[in-house]
Amino acid sequence: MLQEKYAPHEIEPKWQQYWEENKTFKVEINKNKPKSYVLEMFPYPSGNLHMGHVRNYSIGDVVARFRTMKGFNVLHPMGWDSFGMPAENAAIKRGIPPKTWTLDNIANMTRQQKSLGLSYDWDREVTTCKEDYYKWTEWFFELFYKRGLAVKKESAVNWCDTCNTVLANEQVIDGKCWRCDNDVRKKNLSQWFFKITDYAEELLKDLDLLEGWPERVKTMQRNWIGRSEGLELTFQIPALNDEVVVYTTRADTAFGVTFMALPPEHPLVEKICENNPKAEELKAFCDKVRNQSDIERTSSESEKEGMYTGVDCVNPFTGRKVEIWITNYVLYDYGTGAVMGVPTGDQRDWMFATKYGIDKIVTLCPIGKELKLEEMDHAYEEKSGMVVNSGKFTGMEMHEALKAISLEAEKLGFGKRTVNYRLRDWLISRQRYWGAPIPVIYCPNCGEVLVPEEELPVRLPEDVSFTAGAKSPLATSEEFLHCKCPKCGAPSVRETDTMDTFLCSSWYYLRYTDPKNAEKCFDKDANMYWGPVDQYIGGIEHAILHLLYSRFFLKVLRDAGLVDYDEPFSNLLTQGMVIKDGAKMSKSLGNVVSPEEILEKYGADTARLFILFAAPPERELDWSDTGVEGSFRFLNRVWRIVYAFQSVLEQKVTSYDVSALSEADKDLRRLLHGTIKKVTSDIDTRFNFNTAISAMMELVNGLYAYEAKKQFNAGLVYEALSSLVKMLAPFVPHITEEIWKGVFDAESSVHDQSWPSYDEEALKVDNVEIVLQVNGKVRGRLVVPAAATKEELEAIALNDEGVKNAVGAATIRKVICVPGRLVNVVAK
RNA sequence: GCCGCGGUGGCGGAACUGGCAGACGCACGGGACUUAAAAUCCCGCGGGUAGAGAUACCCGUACCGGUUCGAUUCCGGUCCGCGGCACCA
Repeated sequence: MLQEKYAPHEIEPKWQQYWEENKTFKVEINKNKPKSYVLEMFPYPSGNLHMGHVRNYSIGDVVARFRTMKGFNVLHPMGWDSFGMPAENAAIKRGIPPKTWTLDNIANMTRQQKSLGLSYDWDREVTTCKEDYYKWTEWFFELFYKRGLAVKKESAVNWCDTCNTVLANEQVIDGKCWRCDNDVRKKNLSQWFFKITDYAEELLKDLDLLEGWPERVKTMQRNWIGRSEGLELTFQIPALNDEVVVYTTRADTAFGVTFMALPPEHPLVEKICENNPKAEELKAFCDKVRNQSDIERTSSESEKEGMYTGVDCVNPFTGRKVEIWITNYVLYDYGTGAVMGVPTGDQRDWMFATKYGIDKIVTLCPIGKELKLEEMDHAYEEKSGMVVNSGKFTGMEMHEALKAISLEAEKLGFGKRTVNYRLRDWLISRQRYWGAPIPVIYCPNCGEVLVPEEELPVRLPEDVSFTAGAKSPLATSEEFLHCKCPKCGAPSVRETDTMDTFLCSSWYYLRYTDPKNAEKCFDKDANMYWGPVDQYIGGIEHAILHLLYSRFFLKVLRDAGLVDYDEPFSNLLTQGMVIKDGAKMSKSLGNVVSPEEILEKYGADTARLFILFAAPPERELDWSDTGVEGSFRFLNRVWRIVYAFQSVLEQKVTSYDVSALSEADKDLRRLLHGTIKKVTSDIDTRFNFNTAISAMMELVNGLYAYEAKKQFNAGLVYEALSSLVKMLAPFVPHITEEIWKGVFDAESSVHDQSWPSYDEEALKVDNVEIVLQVNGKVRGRLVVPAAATKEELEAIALNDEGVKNAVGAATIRKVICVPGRLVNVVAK
């Protein structure tokens, strides 16, 4: 029995408790069923869920529940990306230990998630800041180390003064820190890196395997990896009895080189300054450039500056003198860190050469046209052209010349074709406390030594100071810092940096497949059953960061024999942001709608329904308070139509004779089966939940119209309403459970039912309305038998008064008939 | 600058393979029920012209052009908005 009014606040907590007690969503390996792994990006426990989370989880929950009803064994887990700066900042600001702050937030957010009625298997929850998890994060560090993929090296790294730590390249956005938005500067430090560049080629190539990923994300990753093919070319420096190597993608312009551009950091600079009359001046210039910020140096708008060193090198092709300049615009960590200057072939070089009066030589012309230097006012940068002034290559088309010149350079021993990437190695050490410790010990005798596996995890100490400036907080714990060398026993010190949190999140999806394993990171068989993730859902902001790191991680684990597939996430859905009044929800704009206030007012089902109905998942979602009201109204309509039919449903008539249906019955049956077909494909193949919901709204409207006629077929009513409730179940799990148990079957759960199927026969109609067009314009409508042939349609159309009038005196040239749709009469 | 995505009523959006543009919902207007309100139900709702009227015709998916019997959909160009990368040699 259903009560008269829909009361979400009574039914929602009741069923949440019921599902939890009955472990309705617990899953185990079952090799008799096809598996599906549905995953939403796990959250950072900031304290409260926001609407973006609600959207993320609502999408994932529909997919997971739908697949379960379709007969899949669905893994749908949740966890916490719980290491990171905010916890530490809270500790500094308010004196709460990071652990306490984090665990309190997790408790609160778990409560909020549970109030949304999400179908997670909570027994698989993982929390990256807990020892049973970070033990394996440390273990993976050792795995990478043993495979030569974790190395400590000195280099100029990104440093954030506010966060007091280094950052990976991916975490510097427009020259600013991704967390605190403050300027990032370069600092020379010895840091730990993961050699992601070793996998650059495969990370690029395998993007082609990811057919289920949005093109946009793949493009971003391709750009980030930034592969280019080129030539390394060696120039002799006779005065120093040394040489300099450049990297170029434009070997076709090699005969036009007139200067060499070096950054102050280039190793040759020191040698050039030795015994150089201009040494003082040069050193001053180098210092000046070094003091420029990254943005000043790397922005394409900033002024290019340089200073001639007085030292020259020699163009290996021509023997021509090439001036060596120190400049502020060459990137010292790309290619070979030195660039050949071809003023006529590159606009930057043109401007530089013009400014400083350096020679220019024309070596490339448009096809069929000679370029004269005195008539040029900018470099020739077109994508086609003919090579001139280039010895035996003169007259060649530029692409042909590029190849020929490269081969010649290799043949003569001063060139080597190479591939370069923009991708840099992943800097993974952080001078912060709240992260997984790097399990390394420094011994005066043995150097770098890994902490033995059986001693893992290296635990985070609690007697630390968070305000030690540039020093890692871990270094302030004497007990943590000092230890004995595992190899020789000599007094040693521990590494005091912790690992980037993106490392923790690069493997969490693997741990869900075997979350409680104390012996191993995860069992290979369990992982082979569940992995890879079939559907991953999250924000676009991770397009490069998390999604690139995870792909890299998995490939290393595959090479180590821990997994047996190549890519972690087969399909990716990137959800759009939730906005309000045209802007991202933010405290400063005062347009934040908190999930809790919506749950309080309408309940979880309404919130979930609205968020899925308002826009397709990939697009931005404009929050509308009146729209939410509309979703609530719809659920009330669902409730009332079931209530109205309750006495019919109680008869438990579950079948009917198709041949005995009235016209109204047939219409309803056709609507029902059409709806099942549409909802199924909208969820399954398109993720268009908004149109799936609108189709169910139309079905409900149809049921109201049917009810108004007061002539019911009990079996059909039963089929229609039970199917409706089942189709709504993934979207609004509470109201449907209440209705299911109250009206259909008190003994089972709607979430254990199988997804309704449709009968193609039921979709067929006897008569269809077709459109009559004359010259493509609608001139009438007509109801005709669905089976009418083209010839019959043509005859009917030409006899139609409206068509006759529209044609008038014109001659009929052609008649186009599309059965079931339209007839178009072409007349002139 | 390069790459990617997008532009449809007052609003969110629909039209899936080229075939009735605006499904579904919101907002708004009118009506029914009610002593009244809420809730609910019914009708209307892109713009224009003509008509008292049901209705008829014209225009309309950012803009210009093309292909086609027929274009929101395909092709070429332009404009605008959003996102990513950006001195990568």
